[in-house]
Amino acid sequence: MSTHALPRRYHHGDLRAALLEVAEQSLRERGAGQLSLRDLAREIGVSHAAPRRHFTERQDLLDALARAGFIRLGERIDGAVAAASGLLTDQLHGAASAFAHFATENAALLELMNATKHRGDSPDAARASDAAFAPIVGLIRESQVQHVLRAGPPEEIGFILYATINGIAAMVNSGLVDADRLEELTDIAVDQFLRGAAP
Amino acid sequence: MSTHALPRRYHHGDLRAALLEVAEQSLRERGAGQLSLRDLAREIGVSHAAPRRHFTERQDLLDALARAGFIRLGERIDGAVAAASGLLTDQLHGAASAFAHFATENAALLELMNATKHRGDSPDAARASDAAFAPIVGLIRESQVQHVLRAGPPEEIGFILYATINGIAAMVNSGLVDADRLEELTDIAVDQFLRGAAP
DNA sequence: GACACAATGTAGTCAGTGCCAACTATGTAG
DNA sequence: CTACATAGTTGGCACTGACTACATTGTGTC
Repeated sequence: MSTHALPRRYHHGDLRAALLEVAEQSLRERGAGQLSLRDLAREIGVSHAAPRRHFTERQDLLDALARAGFIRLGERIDGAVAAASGLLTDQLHGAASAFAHFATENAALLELMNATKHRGDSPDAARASDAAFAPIVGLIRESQVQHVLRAGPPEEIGFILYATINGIAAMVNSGLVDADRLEELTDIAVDQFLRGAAP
Repeated sequence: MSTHALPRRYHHGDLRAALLEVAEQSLRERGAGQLSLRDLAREIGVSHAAPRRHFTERQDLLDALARAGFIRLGERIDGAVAAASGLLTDQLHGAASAFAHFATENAALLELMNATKHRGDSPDAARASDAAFAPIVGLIRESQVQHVLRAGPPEEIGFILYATINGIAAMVNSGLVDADRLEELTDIAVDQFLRGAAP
């Protein structure tokens, strides 16, 4: 019942979740390259081979982190949209800003999310990213209905907005742009997007 | 004189360049994560510690690769601009297309270029990326003179275009978008950019 | 309830890696 | 010619991911 009352039990209880949690912290602190399965195991207090039961390869853990990242990102965007005013332009600005901040606050995670060439053909894994795309595509669609944006495949238009914010965040993360210009650049990009994709 | 005539010399001649060359190939074939200094040394035929004379840490090699990547990218963009018609819009389309193709043909390299949080404070290293930015910013500036684009800091406007193409390429590389849609998306993005940043 | 069996964790091993230190061979400046 | 800087070599250490064989625990079935 209690998660860490007894100092040792043979079965951890939920090692998989514990691994993901500790891995996320390690990812944030030292990057994906420095993340070591043995290190995670030590930190949790299990043997060095225990993680293998849940993630056959190191990359499996990284993939799981990336998938979780997409889901968290989607929630964050949803939240920002919900918190914005009824104006679609406000909602788009809010969504973009939320994405940008998530991406810079979780730089190593974003790198992972961008790197994950979906290995394996599992259909869900390939489309974990949909969790993050969906709210944006939804906004685009709504904007088209209200004639704020031009007609056309909403996924396509959404890709471009997503790519733009993703790119700005990547440039901030790599140090090519000062971090304190993130908000400004994001806003300009969204404004330009709205003008460029206007009906 | 000849680069590999004699089977063995104590001094390789230009081990640094040889390392970069072989590393680039390894990067392309197996990604940065799988790149091993000892492996490169073996392939070249020197001892496992020889690379250390030229790259103190593994990351130094990766940084050098990224820097070289920015320079090659800049040349490629320059070439595309030169090959385009006199129309600025053609040149911008050409530059974007060249960037997009470079980025997808050199996926692992792009990842490196985006990841390189410029460690160290060497001023040149921080601005190797300028080699790639300069031609784009130049185009923006010229477009402003000819009233194809709105006034404003050209670097800022250039950032957004760069980020957009970078983002599209990243999404193609990660498999979120089909590779055969690269050209199409790039063109749409540039057209939207031109409309969005019009005077 | 007992008992098979799957799930989960442990211990030990192996090849491979990055980094380091001590030593050696080669180029070069005086 | 000789001192010294440069470039490469050998050996070693701590660490890692992956693998195998084994031990413990939970669970479903008769």
